Amino acid sequence: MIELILETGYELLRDMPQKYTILDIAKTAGVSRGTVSRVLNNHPSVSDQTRQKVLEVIKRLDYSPNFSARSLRTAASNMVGFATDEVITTPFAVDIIRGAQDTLSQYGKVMIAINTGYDSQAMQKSMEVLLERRVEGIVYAAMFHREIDIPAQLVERIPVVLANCFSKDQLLPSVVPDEVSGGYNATKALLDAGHTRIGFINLSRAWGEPIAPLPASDGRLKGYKKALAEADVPYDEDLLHYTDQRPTSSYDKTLEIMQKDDPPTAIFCGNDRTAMGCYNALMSLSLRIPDDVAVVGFDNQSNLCEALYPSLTTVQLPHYEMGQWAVEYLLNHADDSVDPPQHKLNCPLVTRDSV
Amino acid sequence: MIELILETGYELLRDMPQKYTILDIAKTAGVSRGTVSRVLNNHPSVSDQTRQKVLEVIKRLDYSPNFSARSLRTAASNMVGFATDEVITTPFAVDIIRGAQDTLSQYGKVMIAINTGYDSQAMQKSMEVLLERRVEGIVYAAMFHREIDIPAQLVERIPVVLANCFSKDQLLPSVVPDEVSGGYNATKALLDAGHTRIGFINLSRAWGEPIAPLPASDGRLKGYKKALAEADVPYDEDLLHYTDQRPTSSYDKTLEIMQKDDPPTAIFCGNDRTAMGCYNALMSLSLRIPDDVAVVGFDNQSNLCEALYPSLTTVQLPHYEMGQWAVEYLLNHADDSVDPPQHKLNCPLVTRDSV
DNA sequence: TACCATTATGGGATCGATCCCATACGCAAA
DNA sequence: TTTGCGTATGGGATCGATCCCATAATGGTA
Repeated sequence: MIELILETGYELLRDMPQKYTILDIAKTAGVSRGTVSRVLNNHPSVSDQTRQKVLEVIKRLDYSPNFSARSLRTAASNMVGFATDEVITTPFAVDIIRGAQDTLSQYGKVMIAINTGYDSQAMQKSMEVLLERRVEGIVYAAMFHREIDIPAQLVERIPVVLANCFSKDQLLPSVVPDEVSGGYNATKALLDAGHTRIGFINLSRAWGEPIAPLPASDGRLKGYKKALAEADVPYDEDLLHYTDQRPTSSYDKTLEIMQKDDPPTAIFCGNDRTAMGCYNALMSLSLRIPDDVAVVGFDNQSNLCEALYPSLTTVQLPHYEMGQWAVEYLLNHADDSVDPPQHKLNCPLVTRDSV
Repeated sequence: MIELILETGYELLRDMPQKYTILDIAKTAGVSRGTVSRVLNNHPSVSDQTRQKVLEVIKRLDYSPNFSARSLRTAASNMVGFATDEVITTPFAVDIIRGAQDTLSQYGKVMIAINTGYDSQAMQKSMEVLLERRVEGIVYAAMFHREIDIPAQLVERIPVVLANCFSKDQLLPSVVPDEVSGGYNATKALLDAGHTRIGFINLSRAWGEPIAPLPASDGRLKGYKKALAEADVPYDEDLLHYTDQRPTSSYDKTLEIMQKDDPPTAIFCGNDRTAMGCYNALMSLSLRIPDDVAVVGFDNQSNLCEALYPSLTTVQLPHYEMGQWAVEYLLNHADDSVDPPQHKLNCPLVTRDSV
């Protein structure tokens, strides 16, 4: 049978879904199934001669073991589910996926990616798919930092780690950006550059539909205040504004903020898009960046920051690192019976030319 | 492959609490395994009474069938591999993933996502992982439109469809953006608005490392010329410029192009980033958009286009649709013994306020 | 009532690997 | 030579589902 297949070329081979089995290899090499299995799994008690013979046959026949058969017996799926909602506000949030994927492949495991969609029924269905496949756990990632609701039923059945989001009562391990550190780092960079009047155009709570607290907004403000306090610079409420996501909003706010008495010499923007509107407004006022007014953004959307002139100093969200952390925790500590950690990752400053 | 196998340790035993089996369900419901299997697979010849009884037990015990066991017998993995290189120039290219994923879930299948990395050895290894898992096929997606090289050895063993890229001799089915249509649509929009002097700041061939032909650049130029020809507007080589990806490059080129005799009244930019530099240059010349000079971009990077003022009219790359097409073709036509199609998808205009 | 077609159900064989017990072999010590 | 022990190998049992044949139950018709 083996000879037949070899002679007829790959056209036929491709039609045969299962190709060769361990038995084909065993027969061809003149050994038993058990021996081939031992070679495959690097078991010590196989003679070098036999091992070489088997490996040679494996290579020659392009044999690759059937994963389903193996995992049926060993109950090791070597798969992790990666679920996301579909809401993409920051396209760079996909770095979470990359971080998770790279870490998984270090462990020789793979990721099954699914979208949960919006309604919890579709989510339930997606999760069933993952359970059926006996994934070792699930990483649930949100596309922006927020609170989410995972069905309790699911959590009882399989380890779940949250990335860029957290659950209501902090019952699940989660990793999120340390927004406070981000706000602090941005503000401190401006303080260090000698600024003491620092405007802050923060993100609005009204981000599309109403979401209870917006951790990004609250955290960054906290960091802003903390940096000011440390530098003994008084907090001035007049310097704080909120924008919604309409394009002209931050433009208008910047004009407003600059036309007051004692205008700021620096502006910290809640995200890079906001900073872009800010740039336009400053330009229309014939103010130079950073000579007249320094600007710092948030998000580090590289397609935007680097395209601006001068390029935008901003704060980086640790998307890649969140993906890494979530997988590491899932694989190594999912069974720990401790309070689920709520891990926060620093948001470092990315220095460019706007400060 | 052999290296890969050797690396998998022997003691990969992980005790996963293997919930219930089909036999548990059968016993609890007082029926046989076969009957439970029939219920699970919606087989008609099961009495309503029995079916209800079994379903009730399944629900009560939170039973979910073991996928490995099923696919061992049926040889249907219901999985498709999705491989990408890591080079992300346009973050929105992830829409390819979404398109593929959504289509797969319509078929009740899932995606295994992997990064191939840069070197072909790492790629080979990734592919082995997919083969071992008996995926039905592989979608290989590039993050920008280009030619790629898939190992012949792989292609012989499993169906492969390319998205946003193509193979040297067009031996593999592929789906790519119709760059010509994009260039045409952009230029035509400007012609329709009454412009006859249309500058074109095209993408440079020198995109980081040297890549043979840059389909985006060549195609868009072709579309530009085609639209001009159709409108009987002579092609003027003075209006064509190339930028590299340095931030200030398109700024400088715009100044250069506008300071010539008989400057253009409209500029078509090779991508949205280029358009952004163009905006800045026009603003510094005190020219209003679109009143003095109209601008069209390319890519439709929404975080950028909508943040610009006025918002940028641009051309959309059909990322989502490429993902859809690739999966559809893979599932329905992979075995067709015809010349592998090289499918091109239209790049539609997205109208905003800059024309 | 006898007969046949259809529906409903049970259970053995099977998929391709691993696990593990039994056994053959080689070699050193008694 | 015999005994003993570790190494190398073979092959039956097993994982959890599906497939399929055999058989029981049901219902309609002659």
